[in-house]
Amino acid sequence: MTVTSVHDPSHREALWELEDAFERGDLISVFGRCTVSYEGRAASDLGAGDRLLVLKPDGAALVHTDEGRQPVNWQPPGSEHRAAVREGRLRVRSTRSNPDETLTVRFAAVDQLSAMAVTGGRDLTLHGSEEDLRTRILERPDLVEPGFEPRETERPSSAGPMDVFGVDADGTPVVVELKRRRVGPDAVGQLARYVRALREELGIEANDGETGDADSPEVRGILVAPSVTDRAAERLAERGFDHVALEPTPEE
Amino acid sequence: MTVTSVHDPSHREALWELEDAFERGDLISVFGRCTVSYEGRAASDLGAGDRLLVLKPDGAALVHTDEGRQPVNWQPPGSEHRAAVREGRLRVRSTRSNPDETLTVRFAAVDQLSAMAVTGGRDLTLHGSEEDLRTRILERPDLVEPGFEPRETERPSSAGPMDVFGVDADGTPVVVELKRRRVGPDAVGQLARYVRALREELGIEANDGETGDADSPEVRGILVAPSVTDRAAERLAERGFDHVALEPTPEE
DNA sequence: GCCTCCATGTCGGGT
DNA sequence: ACCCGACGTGGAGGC
Repeated sequence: MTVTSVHDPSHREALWELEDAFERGDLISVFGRCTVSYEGRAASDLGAGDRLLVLKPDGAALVHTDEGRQPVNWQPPGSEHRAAVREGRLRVRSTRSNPDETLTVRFAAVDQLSAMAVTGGRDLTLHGSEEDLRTRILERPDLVEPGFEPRETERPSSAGPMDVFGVDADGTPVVVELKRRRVGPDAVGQLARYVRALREELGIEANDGETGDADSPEVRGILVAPSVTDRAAERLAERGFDHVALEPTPEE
Repeated sequence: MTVTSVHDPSHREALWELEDAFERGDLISVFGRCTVSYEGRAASDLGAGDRLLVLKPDGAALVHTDEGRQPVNWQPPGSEHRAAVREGRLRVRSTRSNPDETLTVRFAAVDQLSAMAVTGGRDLTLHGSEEDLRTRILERPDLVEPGFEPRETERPSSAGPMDVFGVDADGTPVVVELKRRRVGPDAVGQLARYVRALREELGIEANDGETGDADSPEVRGILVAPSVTDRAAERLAERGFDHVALEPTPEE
């Protein structure tokens, strides 16, 4: 692995290094005082300040300040980077189409430019996702409730694929919606759409707990999540749905 | 503005520079071959590879590969960075509590380390957000429909604050939901929650287009967005809601 | 601190 | 290409 690095380059030197780095497909880091403007899905302007510009060979561009996890400005992967010296300043511009978007960074001064060819190690293993939660439930259906029997995952419906479809101890159809973390009312709405779709499909009268009788729904809805907000709990109760408190991975 | 920069430092040199940079409150960029592990809300491991580590004085840590807008691993602002040499390798660890999370980056080799004190220019101006759309509608309510009269923004309800509340030409209450871009079914669900909440509040019979009569709802719902997906359009029709095609900023 | 919702969300998978 | 939903979503604002 080789790193190219220049300190306090002139704009023209910086331009050369950038163009070489683009050519090599390097991952690039630029420190300097700059202004940033963006035009595309929205539009923004950012006054002069010291920032870190990261340029990736896949077309991604990130402008970072000293604060925040998020870049203050950026361009998604698939964009094309170009550099030029305009009006005595280094201008880096990243553009893409569909949608048409342009990010322009104008440097008053470049303090440090580094570029590195990066290789290997894209194999991230992640544990604790919603898929882990699904796996956990399929292996131990009793964690949902005794007698629960999963029949299908990603079962299609007119409202989209439901996470887990199954039957309870009484043989009543059950739609299970999985969330890896504490959830709000939106998840209940999602579950409700699946239940409604399944009721329609099975020719069962709608029964949403408001106009009908919530005590004997012919299709049950269960929300599996570590916890739910108060408002979500209300909506679960309205609809006659159940909540099962479960983490994506067993507590250690 | 001063930049500190070292090329191919030993682990111990890198450690000194890092600790100085932490002390100064610098924005730091480190190129090198490393492994990354995370434990907290979830858990992940990433094998050896060349990456860019960004450390911010506010506690944010970002590990970037050559691809993607998102860091492959990260730590949110508010974390604490520490560095050490362990087993002959530079180890950078960023931790926070609530929730307890730890990000550990172990460098087999550091190729380039730069640090800069950054100042100024946090004044980002953004146009084209949902707020712009709201402003646009409040200034020209006829863009929603002739005779529409906004009464309140962020009007509270049991389902949360609705974007715009008003009345139409007939004096019928209207809930307006704003979206800055093309929307799917989730936005319709959100609108439906507000409309339902308002109907309950006003003591009007629920009328969701399935069990009742969608032709004369006593509370109307209007979704203002540039466009809607087919499924969203279906759900709008089911509920008896309207869609108004409008961009957050006027077409140029 | 919890809750709610916006975001230039990003990203991956399906059709 | 669009649609859809998950994400260690992040971030702001209210209570």
